[in-house]
Amino acid sequence: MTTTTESRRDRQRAATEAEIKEVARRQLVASEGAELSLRGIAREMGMTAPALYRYFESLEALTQEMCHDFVHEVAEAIDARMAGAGRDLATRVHVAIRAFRDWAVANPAEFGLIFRSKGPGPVAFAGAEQAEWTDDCSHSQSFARLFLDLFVDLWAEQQPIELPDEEHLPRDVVEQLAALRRLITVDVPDGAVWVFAHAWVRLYSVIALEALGQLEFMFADVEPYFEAELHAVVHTLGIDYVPREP
Amino acid sequence: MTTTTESRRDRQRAATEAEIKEVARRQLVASEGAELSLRGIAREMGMTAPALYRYFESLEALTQEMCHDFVHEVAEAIDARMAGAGRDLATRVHVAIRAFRDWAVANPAEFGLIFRSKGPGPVAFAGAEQAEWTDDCSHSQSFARLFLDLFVDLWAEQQPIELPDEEHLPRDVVEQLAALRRLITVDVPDGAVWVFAHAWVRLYSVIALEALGQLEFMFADVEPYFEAELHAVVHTLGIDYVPREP
DNA sequence: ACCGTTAGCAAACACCGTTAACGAATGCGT
DNA sequence: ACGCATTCGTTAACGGTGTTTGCTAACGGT
Repeated sequence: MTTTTESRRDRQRAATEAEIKEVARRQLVASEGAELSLRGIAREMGMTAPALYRYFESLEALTQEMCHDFVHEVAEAIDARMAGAGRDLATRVHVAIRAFRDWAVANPAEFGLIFRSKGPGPVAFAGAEQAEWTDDCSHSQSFARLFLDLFVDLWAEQQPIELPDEEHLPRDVVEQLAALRRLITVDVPDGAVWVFAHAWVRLYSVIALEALGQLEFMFADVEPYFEAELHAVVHTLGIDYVPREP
Repeated sequence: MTTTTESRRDRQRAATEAEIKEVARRQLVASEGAELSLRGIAREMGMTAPALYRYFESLEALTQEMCHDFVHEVAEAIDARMAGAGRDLATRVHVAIRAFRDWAVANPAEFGLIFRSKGPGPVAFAGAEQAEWTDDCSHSQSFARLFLDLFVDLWAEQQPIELPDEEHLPRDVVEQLAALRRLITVDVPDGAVWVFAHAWVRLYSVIALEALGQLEFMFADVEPYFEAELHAVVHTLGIDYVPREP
């Protein structure tokens, strides 16, 4: 990658481009719920709206890029926490999923934007080039991909998961997952994919509902419930529950 | 309630009011995702936008009423299926939750509107008059309320649920639920509230994610997964799994 | 038949995303 | 150092939105 001598113009351009995103994000979290406005962003920056089109093709493109950045930020937040975690498999699983929830709960507006927006299609799932559904797929797969990679790493490292008996697997579900596994490139048995998918949906759905404010009416603080659910879920992975530290 | 002699005007007014809602709903499901437009509704009705203000205070008020109607529709859909179900407790639980999911999956746009919109506050949970959070609460509680009532009925009818040992309950969660139980009026032990809340969140979160299209990238057909989850959840209620009929 | 209530309309306001034409500043090549 | 081309920001405008205001015409109860 030849870093083509960053000219002064390029630096300034990148700077304002970043500033646009910053202002957009601030307005996003400020006007909780209302969708962000291109004119509003320009106003706060002391510019006019059409100027922003020098940096982004459209408002849709801007939000798409923001979503991309947010997913990246989530991944980095998880990596940061994982770096501090030890080598113990169970602990790493707990740390990763808690890092994800922490980010989602701390940035509900950003999470909502990601959740609502249409994702980049199944492209995110590695080199799958299915012509049928190339686009308009949710961004939730980006998160799933994040943890699938983590899961595969853990699987390669050691296989602690005691898979359920072949007879106890829900066949029709496993078949769909097997088809998905064939699309992407992941080398684990079908039973493991099922166990992972089940665990992931159980945890992700709670996190999503919490971040979207759909559990407030039940729990003033959702964390205890989430920890209870985490406790139950990690058990299905054959992993012992690890309480939170602080 | 003295049904004040429905004058001709009142009837016509109610008719157009209903027509507005119908057109609004049609446009809602047609323009999947995009929020419905007051002017668009008026256009399709051969009217001008300001005319609609004779019937609804604002667009927000219209959507609120639509959400209210949808929740009512869901309740009726469940009741209709429940009428056909027998007296068996396990079967009734399965029928009710499947009726709910069927509606949500069959009407994703309507479900999305409900999910996004802010609900009527904790008022829906009976005579709770908490000044602190009188408003801006999610509409998910309406659904929860639906099934809580059903759960209480089932509990009054017979208590088949084998509650977990007092020691195994997540105390901090149960405390919050106990506080909630004190707000509303429901006469069941704390352990039962926990079991119900846990089961409800597990099922509702899957239904919500599916209706919002966040599971499409994993499952072309989510039903098998949902049935697998239902299988696991009813087990926590001490109820045997009842396969679907058709 | 009267007269008040009511339903619908047109105009207008303030906002939005987006496009087009234009001017100024900047950086690059010679 | 000059000239030119690219870039960045502007203003003006188009079509869209929710909402308010004032008006007219029709309708209905007395």
